[in-house]
Amino acid sequence: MSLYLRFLEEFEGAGLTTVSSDELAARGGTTSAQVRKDLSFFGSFGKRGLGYQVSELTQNMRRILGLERDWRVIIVGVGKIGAALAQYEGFQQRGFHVIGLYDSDPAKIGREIYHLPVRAIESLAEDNRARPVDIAVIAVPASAAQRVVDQVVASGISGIMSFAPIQLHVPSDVTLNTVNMAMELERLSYALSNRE
Amino acid sequence: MSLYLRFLEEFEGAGLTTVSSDELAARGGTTSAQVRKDLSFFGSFGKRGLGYQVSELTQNMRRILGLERDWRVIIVGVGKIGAALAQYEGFQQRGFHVIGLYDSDPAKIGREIYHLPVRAIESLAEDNRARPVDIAVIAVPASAAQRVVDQVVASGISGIMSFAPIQLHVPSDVTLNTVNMAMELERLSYALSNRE
DNA sequence: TCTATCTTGTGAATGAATTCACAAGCCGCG
DNA sequence: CGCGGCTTGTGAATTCATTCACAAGATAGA
Repeated sequence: MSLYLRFLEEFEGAGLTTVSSDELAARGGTTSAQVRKDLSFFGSFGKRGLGYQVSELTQNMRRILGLERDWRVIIVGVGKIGAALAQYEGFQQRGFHVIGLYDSDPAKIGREIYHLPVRAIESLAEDNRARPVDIAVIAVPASAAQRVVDQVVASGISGIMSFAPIQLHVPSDVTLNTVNMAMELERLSYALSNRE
Repeated sequence: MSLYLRFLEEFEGAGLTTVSSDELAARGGTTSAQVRKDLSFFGSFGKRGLGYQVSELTQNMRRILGLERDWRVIIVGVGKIGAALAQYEGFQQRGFHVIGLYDSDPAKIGREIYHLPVRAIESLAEDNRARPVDIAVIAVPASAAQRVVDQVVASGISGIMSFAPIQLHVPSDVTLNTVNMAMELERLSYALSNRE
């Protein structure tokens, strides 16, 4: 789904005004039937004989993906990865606004990183009441991750994006998405080892 | 597959010497039949009535995933993300050794980051002949990514791990794995928007 | 040795996802 | 207005993945 949006933006950038399922399929390395099935799950966006209006479909995809609104994001763990994420423009561009940084290291608390003060994780619950957070990005070491996630959940935040290389457990009303770089490397290792 | 290895290491750490497909399934939130099917694809590692020998299965998984050997890795693009990856211990721990850093910014070339000199991307082909590289990690802006990938491929490197938020194209004899954080955020956005 | 109890490995059955194939609709042109 | 050329949307057919269910070992204890 995200992929289709990406392709649509490409096509839009190229000045195309309409696009067919065939073109989208070719771009994504799939079949036109697949594209139509995927899209039709959410509604009927195309015109027979013509294809899809790029601008209209783009807008619909944005709405479906929840990208029309802004999301308030905090980053927990201001190590190298957390700091890198804090200043990653890609976030802001798509409406993900970093409004807070948290850490447990007393040496870091109080310092400013990219115009945002680093706060103690203990103040998260209170901060969240004052200014609710939509998504917490977890960028702490594996050994601390589950504890931090528990604190985040206890603070009332219900969207979590984790970069910790372990499987985390959250209540069913909390949405968790994990990017596990260790596993991605292993996937590559497997692919490289097993090509004839 | 990677997941199983992770669980096995947990069980090993807990001192267990054998494990059943049921236990692995419980740990991973799947079914025992699924676990057995997955494993049996690669061979017959268990003993009926007993289960799997943890150490033996761990070793087999490592072999299957190609983790018994060391991998020589370079990082192309020493921005915030590239620098963060360069010093990420998780890489070294699993046998992924960062042996070189590359960038196109003259201000960065020649500087040392975590004991490794940053070199010009132009010297990559030559360096690779002197000391072959297994995997190139791409951590450059989206706008430069395809060009950099082409250079990497032209240098003779055939394993690529990309963090650029775009779809890259490589010849079929090159293995590419992409971690697209923009898409992961969108996935989370979608999940958050569409829960009742 | 024989029996009771486990747990694997794997065909068979079920369920899910993809692909096929085509009627229904839209546009442009004569 | 009617016809021909396109492309969507969607049931039907097919392929792929998961789950079921059980025979084939393996062990432990009597």
